[in-house]
Amino acid sequence: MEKSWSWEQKTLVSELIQGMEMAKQLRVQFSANSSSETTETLLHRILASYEKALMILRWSGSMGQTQTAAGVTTGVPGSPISVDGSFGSNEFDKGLKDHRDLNDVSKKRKIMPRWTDQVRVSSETGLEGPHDDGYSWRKYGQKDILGAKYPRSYYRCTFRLTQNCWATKQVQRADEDPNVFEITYRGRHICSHATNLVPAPSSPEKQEQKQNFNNNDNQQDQRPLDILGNIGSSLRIVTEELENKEMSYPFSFPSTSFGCTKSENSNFSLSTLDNNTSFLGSFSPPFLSPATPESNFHSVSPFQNSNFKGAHNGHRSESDLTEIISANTSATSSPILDLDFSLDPAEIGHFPFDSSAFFA
DNA sequence: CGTATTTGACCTAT
DNA sequence: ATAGGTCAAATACG
Repeated sequence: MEKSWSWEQKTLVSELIQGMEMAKQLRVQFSANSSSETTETLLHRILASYEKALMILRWSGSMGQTQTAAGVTTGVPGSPISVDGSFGSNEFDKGLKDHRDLNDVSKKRKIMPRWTDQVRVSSETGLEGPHDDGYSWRKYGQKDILGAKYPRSYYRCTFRLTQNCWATKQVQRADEDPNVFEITYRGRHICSHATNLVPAPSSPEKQEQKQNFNNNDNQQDQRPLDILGNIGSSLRIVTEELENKEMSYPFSFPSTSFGCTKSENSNFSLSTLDNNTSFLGSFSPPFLSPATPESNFHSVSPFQNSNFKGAHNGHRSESDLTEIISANTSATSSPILDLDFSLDPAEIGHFPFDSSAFFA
């Protein structure tokens, strides 16, 4: 894994992680007391900085080998990045071959970027915290997968219809380690959920409680920032869509308002890294903040789990964990990788980013 | 009553 | 033919 990591790098990473952990704890305390928002914002920034630092390290330090930063809690042992390259390129070749996609759906499907990340939840606490990607998902299916112990659930963006947002994700519980969930995202969000959801002005708690209560799916919550902060243990990301870029991207996107996507990145204003962030920008959480990026920062207060299965075993029992988790993760995992295709055709052509790093 | 989830049927790609 | 993915009617939820 981290074979190519130097001792210093490892140390650096663990230091960063330590710092991050502490900040997280701090944050938990603060959010509990719902003290000044500035504090919270600060904490957010701190965390974000750590996050970025780690990212940089990971990507620059170990270019070739994706993920698994020494410490971000080596959750998944040897599991070879699930998504098992089984699909990947094939999908494309195909896509290229046929033009017959006369219906948007399949068209989109083929083009949609896809990446996977694995999230581990602590077995003890039940759930380690609501990782949430800030989007609201709606479950539209579940399927038993051949050879897989647990079923896979399918989610799509709640605003698919209203905003033509075709992002979807599927949650699959790992066979070996039930605590690990593999979440595969597909497509980018083009929805500006920020507008649809209550901007979570002063008391985000409400929403959370609600969510807590029925531990069910996150109807509406948006806390794009939590990401690393809450991910209990491991989070690994695998991107596979890159090839797409090389392929025929330009005109693939559906008509609608794709242009707006760009704002996502431009809004990113966490730490002050700027120069080297050209590519980092693409890692920033999916900010869709319309005009007030700030407002997004406060919505914190993670750890809302508490009484998951404990007080809630009314009906549906065991398989719940999965549900709960998937549900939870549904609002949870974070597509930290936020590749932007929908920028300028020009950019796409040149590949300004270190996309090469991903391929390796 | 409106919205989200469940779940078997249906569709598509391999 | 089959596994994976999606639809949609029936339900559940709040």
